[in-house]
Amino acid sequence: MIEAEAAILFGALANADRLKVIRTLVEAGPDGMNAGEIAQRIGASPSRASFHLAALAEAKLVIKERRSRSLIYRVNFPRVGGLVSFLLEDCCNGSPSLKKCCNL
Amino acid sequence: MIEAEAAILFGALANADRLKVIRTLVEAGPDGMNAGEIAQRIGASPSRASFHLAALAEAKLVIKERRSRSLIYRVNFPRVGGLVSFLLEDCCNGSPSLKKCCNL
DNA sequence: ATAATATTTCAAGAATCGTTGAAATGAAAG
DNA sequence: CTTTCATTTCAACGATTCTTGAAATATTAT
Repeated sequence: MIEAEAAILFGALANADRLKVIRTLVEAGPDGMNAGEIAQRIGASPSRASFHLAALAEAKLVIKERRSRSLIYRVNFPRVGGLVSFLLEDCCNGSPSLKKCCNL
Repeated sequence: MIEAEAAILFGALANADRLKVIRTLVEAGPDGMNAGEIAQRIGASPSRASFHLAALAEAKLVIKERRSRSLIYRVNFPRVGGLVSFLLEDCCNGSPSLKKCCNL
């Protein structure tokens, strides 16, 4: 991943509501969760949740799929993992000092 | 680390120039590098580099110290590591799926 | 076709961020 | 104490992001 792309992904994570969405979707597991329930869980209005979900989907950090009337969202683990790898390996050169700091 | 703080740190990384700074400082190692040389390495004007360095220092992702006329900067590995841990453990619940995606 | 449900889109305004070049600050040398 | 060097600060502007509530869209059921 190149810096410009990583910067966009970090920007997508630079919001507490969106981090709550990620956490909520990780807990929801592979079945995902629909937009309305996500909004309730993170304590946001439908339109605010939709705005944040769109930002995460645009960054491909979550995947969106329609199931009947609902739109369900799931975490895109390879994408999140790619960002972690960028930070650890590309940006920080695989630094052992850094890895020790996150117990890796 | 709480979500609000992590969001601020992700925001500090949400810029290609600032990611270049981090990479440059990791390569520079424990001795750090002064502001002028950082500016040259990342191809930014002194004032732009100063702006980005201030953002990183404000987030405590880098540490600033005066050495004679120069201000030298170093990466704050525990802080960067804390953010990686937040993402892997707190936000993503230590998900094994995610860890596989970044070869951990 | 009409109604009900789930979600997104839109407009408007506030807030924050990024860039530029000029001026100001801090530290050291002559 | 004046000059020089290194860096930051500032003002101004444009660009982007966030929030709110109302309106629009898509899907399903009657």
